[in-house]
Amino acid sequence: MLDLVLIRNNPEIVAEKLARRGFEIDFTDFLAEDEKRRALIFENEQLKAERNKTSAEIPQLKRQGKDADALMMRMREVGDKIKTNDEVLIKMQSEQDDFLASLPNLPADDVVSGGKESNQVVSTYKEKPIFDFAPKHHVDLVTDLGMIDYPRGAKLGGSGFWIYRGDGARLEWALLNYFVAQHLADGYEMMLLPHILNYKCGYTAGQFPKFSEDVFHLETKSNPDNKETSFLLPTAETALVNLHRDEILTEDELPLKYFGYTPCYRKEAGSHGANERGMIRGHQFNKVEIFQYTLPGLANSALAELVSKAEQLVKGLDLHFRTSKLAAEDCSASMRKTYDIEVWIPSMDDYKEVSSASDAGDYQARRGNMRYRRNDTGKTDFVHTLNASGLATSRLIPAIVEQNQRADGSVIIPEILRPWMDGQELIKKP
RNA sequence: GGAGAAGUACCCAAGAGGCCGAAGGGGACGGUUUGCUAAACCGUUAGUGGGGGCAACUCCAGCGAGGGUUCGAAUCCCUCCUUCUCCA
Repeated sequence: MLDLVLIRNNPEIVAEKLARRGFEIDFTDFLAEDEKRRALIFENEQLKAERNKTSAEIPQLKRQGKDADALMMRMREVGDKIKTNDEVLIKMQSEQDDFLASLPNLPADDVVSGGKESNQVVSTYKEKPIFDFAPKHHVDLVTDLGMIDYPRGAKLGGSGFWIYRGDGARLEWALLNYFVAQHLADGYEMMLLPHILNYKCGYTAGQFPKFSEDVFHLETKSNPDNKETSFLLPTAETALVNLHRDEILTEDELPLKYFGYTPCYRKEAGSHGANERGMIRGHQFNKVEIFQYTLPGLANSALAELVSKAEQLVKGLDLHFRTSKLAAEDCSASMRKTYDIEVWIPSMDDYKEVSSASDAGDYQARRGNMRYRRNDTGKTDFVHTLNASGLATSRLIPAIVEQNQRADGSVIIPEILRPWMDGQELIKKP
């Protein structure tokens, strides 16, 4: 949610910034409507003031034995007028809210305009592995090694589901444990969250109303004919960003640093083609998400911290990856700045995102009304929210098995994960 | 899933149509006194959001949420949400 006052005072600047992310908008009509709305508020509040005043006079008149019928008759009319005005105002307000909610965040000043092609690689780690044999595709590796069962996953859940089994399940679990251990060591508080969230959560995150189709909605008895259904969370961010919704925090308790492990459920409607066969894109994948609530002035350093944490995790696995700073159009709607950490998948001859670290500024805080009380002024201000995957596993296993494969079809387990696999070093054919 | 009860400020809580933006207590903060790993007394502490005004200031909304009844609702009625207790 953008600041209404900012749009009111600087409509051209806001429009320019939105244009940088490919969002063309003209605020003229919106601001004219806003003007009308405020005029009506003023009129209606005057009526309410009159009603309050008169309503206080009526019992006094009655006590003096005087007749108040005429006043009461007039107040009935005033009351009716107020009611009609209120109805109009509610409609205007909700139209305004809908409009504001549909606007994406403003890109940060240091984010370049343009789409994907303008993303800038800011760092890389290690080199692409060179194989002296014909490297296999991860689907073949994990199938041959009995790590992942695709056919039975599809039998149980349909297309886009798979089953981690045996060493595959243990490797997956080891990854998650490794992440958890790192985040705990860095002083982040661990959260196990509800996987079913209410509509408001999706709204605050910036998921709804625009991207409502991307998630699995659930019918519950409280919302059978209501569009505001509960849904399966698409990322723990959606839950973590709502922890302090409608709260006023103290300045001293910031920054708040959390992480949560959840499966992520996504519709991923449409086909993705043969180049994404395997675990690159599924309806359910595991992810640990790290999250921070910070003071506005500390958001930049917080983002740097999150990026560095995510990078450390991939470095720990000894995988070749790169970090990119996304161009404005490639940042998701809620975010003002995003870094992607992409791991090398040899079979795809491409890098795939394992973490996306973003600064939402006060965009989500406004949507969810999350504030803190400033020590200096005693006034409230919006917190800034930041999130990063730390990490998503479904693309790490392909990277691990492909980058660490050996000529005989076995896979070397990253050293850092071995403590969670009873010291096992190698995954071999069962 | 069934039956009941409750939701008022940081916490507990009064309140049952106008005198309630809301008693009282605890806590917190400020002050005074006596003194000292404190106590007594006095005071402050309804947040917040939204209008109007250059401003001082002023008005409106707000007692879980949303509707309704009424000249007027924390108070009456309806729906929903949440919590608690008992039963399955």
